[in-house]
Amino acid sequence: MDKIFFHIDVNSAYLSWEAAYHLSHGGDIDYREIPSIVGGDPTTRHGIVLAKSIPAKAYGVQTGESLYMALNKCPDLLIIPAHFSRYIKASDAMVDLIARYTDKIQRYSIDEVFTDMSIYKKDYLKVASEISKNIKEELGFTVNIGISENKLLAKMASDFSKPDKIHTLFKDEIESKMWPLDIGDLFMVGSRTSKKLKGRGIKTIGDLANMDDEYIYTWLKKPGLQILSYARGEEFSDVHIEMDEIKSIGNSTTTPFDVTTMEDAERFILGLSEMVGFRLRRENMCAEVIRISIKNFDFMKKRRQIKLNAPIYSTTRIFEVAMELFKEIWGGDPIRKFSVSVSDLTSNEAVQLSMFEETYEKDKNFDTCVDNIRRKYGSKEVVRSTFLYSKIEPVIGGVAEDAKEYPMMKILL
DNA sequence: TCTGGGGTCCTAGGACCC
DNA sequence: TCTGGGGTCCTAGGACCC
Repeated sequence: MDKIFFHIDVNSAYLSWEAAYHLSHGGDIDYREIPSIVGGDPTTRHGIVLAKSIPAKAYGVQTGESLYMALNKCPDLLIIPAHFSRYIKASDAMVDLIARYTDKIQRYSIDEVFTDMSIYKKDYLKVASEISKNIKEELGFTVNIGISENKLLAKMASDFSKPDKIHTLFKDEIESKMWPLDIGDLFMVGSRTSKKLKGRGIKTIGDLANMDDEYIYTWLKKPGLQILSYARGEEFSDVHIEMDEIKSIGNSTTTPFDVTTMEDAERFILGLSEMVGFRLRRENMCAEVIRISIKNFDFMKKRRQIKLNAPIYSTTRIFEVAMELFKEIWGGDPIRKFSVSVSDLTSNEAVQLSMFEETYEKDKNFDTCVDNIRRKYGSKEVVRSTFLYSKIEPVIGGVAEDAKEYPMMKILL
């Protein structure tokens, strides 16, 4: 056996972190032991289940479904509002703890990490239980640890039975432990692909593993070959310690009411552009592609993007381009969600040199000034006048102000 | 009171060039 | 007056992840 990887996954992350926080602040009930969820606020149309306790799961409550449906299944459900800055702290604390054992850590998402534990060839099980015990005792929440010789199998293993468990899934265990599982349990097989595969009789991971490569490629192209090798347990990537470059930055919001006027649409798009621009400048990046997406009252999606001749980074420019695109796609139907994002990012140093135009210079100084104030005193301190008498937030988007930008995940592990 | 927000990657089709 | 094919860039849309 060449290498050993761990995949460490927080059990019901947001809910566990709320429970740990509550208990450590004098609370007397453990949310994990009653039917409870972390969820959004339905009055602003953010009402979905973000995380659920195991007792809530027993009622059939599912992550991603509306609170309305969840409450139908379990009327006594306790609903806890989300506090993202707490989750970032909890996640950081967990990574610090794991760093006692290795510096080969890849943060895969807020509640998952991969580690290369090849140095613990002899006693990986002991190390795993030590990490799991330390997290429980010091931080107050539990994790699942999956162990294997590649990251894919480690990730599949951590998903077996929960909570607070350690599982191995080495190559010689694939046939017995992974192949009998439902095809939908395989990494990268979502609901659409699962349905497609089952339509042709491929019901388990083992069924897929034994299919013919040509047949799968002709049918499902590149993603098909990807899941085929996953089904066979083939995956070769290393833990990447260094952060990958960011490919895009975007913010979106579901509006508290259906938007029907150009004035309100403008405010939402400006608020989102403010956050996107702020994050872009914080990374010292600029963008060549600007995109707007909207979802209307009956959930139809539309999007439009444009590649510019020159990269930009000012809020005003992002907003102007986004508005042009918006006007091209909006037919006047009521809107419930806006999103503004930028991609084709490059370092802004080269651009600054070529920036001789006066408006750019002005925009830059203005943005820098506003960014500094917002970083120091918060995003509410400087507000464009258009927001003064509206109920719309002047800066819209969910990335915490002090958070570092780090890429969340890749298709390939 | 029904349905979030942050991402990455892939494909298909059209435009354009040689 | 036609016909062709490869390569690249761009956009829209969709699938998946947490």
